[in-house]
Amino acid sequence: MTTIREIAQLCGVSVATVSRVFNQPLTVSKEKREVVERVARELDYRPNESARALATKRSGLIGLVWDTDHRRPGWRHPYLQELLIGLKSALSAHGYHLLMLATSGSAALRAVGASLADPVAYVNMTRRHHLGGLVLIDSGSDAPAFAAFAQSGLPCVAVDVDVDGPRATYVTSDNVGGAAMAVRHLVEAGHRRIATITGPRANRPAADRLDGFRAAMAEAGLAVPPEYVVEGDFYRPSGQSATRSLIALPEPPTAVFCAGDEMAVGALLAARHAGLRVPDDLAVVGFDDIELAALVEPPLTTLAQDKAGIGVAAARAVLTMVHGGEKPPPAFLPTRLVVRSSSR
Amino acid sequence: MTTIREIAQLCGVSVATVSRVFNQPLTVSKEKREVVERVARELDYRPNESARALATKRSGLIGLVWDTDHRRPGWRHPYLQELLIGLKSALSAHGYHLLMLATSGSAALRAVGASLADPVAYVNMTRRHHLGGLVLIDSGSDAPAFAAFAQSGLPCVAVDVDVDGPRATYVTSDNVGGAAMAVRHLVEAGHRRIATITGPRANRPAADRLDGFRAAMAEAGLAVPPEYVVEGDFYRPSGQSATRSLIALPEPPTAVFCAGDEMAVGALLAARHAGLRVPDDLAVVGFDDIELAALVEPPLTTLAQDKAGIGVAAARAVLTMVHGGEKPPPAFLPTRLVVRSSSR
DNA sequence: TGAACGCGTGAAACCGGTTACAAAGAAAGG
DNA sequence: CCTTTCTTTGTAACCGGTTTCACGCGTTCA
Repeated sequence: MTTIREIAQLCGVSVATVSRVFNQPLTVSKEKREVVERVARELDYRPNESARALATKRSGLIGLVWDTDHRRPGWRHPYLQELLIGLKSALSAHGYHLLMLATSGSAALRAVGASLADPVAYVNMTRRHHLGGLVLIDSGSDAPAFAAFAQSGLPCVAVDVDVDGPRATYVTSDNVGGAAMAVRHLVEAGHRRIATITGPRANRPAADRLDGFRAAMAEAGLAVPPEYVVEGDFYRPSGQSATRSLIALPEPPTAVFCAGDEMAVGALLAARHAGLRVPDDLAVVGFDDIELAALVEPPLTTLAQDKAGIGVAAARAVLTMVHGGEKPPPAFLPTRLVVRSSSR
Repeated sequence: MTTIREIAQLCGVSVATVSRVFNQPLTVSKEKREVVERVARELDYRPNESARALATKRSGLIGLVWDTDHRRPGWRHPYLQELLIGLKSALSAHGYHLLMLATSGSAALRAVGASLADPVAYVNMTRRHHLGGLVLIDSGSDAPAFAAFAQSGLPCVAVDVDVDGPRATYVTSDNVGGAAMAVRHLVEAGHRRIATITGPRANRPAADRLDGFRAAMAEAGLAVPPEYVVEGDFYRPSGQSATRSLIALPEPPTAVFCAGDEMAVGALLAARHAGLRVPDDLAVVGFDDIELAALVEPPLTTLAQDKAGIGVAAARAVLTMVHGGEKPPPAFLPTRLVVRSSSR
């Protein structure tokens, strides 16, 4: 490995000059700079990041916290891959790498007496590795842990979880606007009796989608009887049973907006079992645009999230703080209505 | 941040002793060891990983190479999430972290004149960050780049790509055995005219699945006319069009084994469009057991891969080499036949 | 009793960068 | 022409660990 000292010697300059060439090129005279650059290229010089991190206390690494929540074993992130793509490419563009932090079972963590899935353990890793900040990915339901991160004072950005702290913010879709779009779409199609199946109340996106639903209904001058709002849990069975109960109402809705595509698929199944035609007897709109949405019968009208965009926004937010900027306000990325055959 | 020197001073010992307490505890007398450990705990000491990496030239980080191949924009890894879970947890168990390396557009890479998606750039990052080794995830079709990694001499383990090199090996499913299982299942269900839709010939798992298919057909004494073997590309449309052409044959097959679930879903669509009932008119078996497989109509019979297990095996293999062990032979993890309604 | 050995320990060099500070030289101002 | 200021450069300390080497001491063996 070529070092800065070898280059210095070969060029007949000091190590400080060589270092400056790479960090503050303008403070070095043109001649010396060019010599150093040429020699560095010839020797295939690569700065040692460990040494650099040691000296500057900055590592160019952003931590990724993504624990699979043991309380919800079957949980899968609905768009992890796209999220990572966006996150990684935006970080790359600024020369940062993404470090997936070790968690449960880590010998290193055990050695320092850290308990599993412990925010403290992560914060430690952050210190140990000079991480600039953290990106937190929703792993089902560990909001309390996330709050602990947010309070830790180091830059962190959560995805789809509502956190706040001195240097903590979050990124999610414009759930309010998306839900409102769904309602307007249904209203334009002539529906008047529109119900909704929500996600868990404690979940921020779920709550926002309900707010958007209510707002758009009010705007359209439509009433929302309490029995038209049923709480689900984002999983399919809850959508199916909720729809069953909606259908059984004395005055059943003609359309249902589901806060998640999985639940919407459940709604389609319930409708089919009840002998209802979709969309003629019951229109269904979902949220997320998961892969399945286009494949079910009938294909599902839904709100597509800008999945990679959310990753990019998270990267931007964390980098802003890492670079000393103000904590950015929460970002709400626009959603897009994808009209398929389950509504009209 | 507490440092080793502060602890040394407080304990009245040298920094060397403190360092030894954490690295070779047995070489330090019991009394001093306990004092140091107690003080370290009280001061909440955390070793500085940058300093440690600088001194030892080892970082406790494993690089993850996962480029979205620009030549195949829509490409999605069929089981990235589970793979990462397995990978991460196995690495964590040994105190290692996973570093997702920056790629295209990286300012840091541009600064050293590296071209995008360049194996050389990754190898540089490996040197710069003192990475122990690399895990390569198939990103569609960049086998040539993977070969370059494999030749670089640093420990690397590829997932689902057939590489070889001084310290390079790979992990994949038992594709031969899985395909054979699929065939035997169809034969037992009474099928005699069985076709297959393969993946790209250059792809190792695709080739193995074809081999397994052929072997099991021969074993069952069944002929495989050339027109019963159609090459696809793992994407859904290719499965759809391949199935269309199979259906149009003078003597169409009664069952089709698809080398990937996405293509199998395409097969289902083609069958539906042709008015064929699945499985009565055409049985379909896929491979991968992606999430979608259980959700399509009819649910897909497929070969489930041990997705997390593949991640674990990859982690084990790379750690073996990192710790100076022999290059492990390629690992072929068993698959499991999941019988659903698309075959019988 | 003296040589050989092993153990525990500390001093100091080292890993490869960054940066505060001082100094030398060049340019600008009076 | 002398002083002041700016630019460029080098020296050396520093970041926080690890590790080599030598030394002192207590055992063991001949």
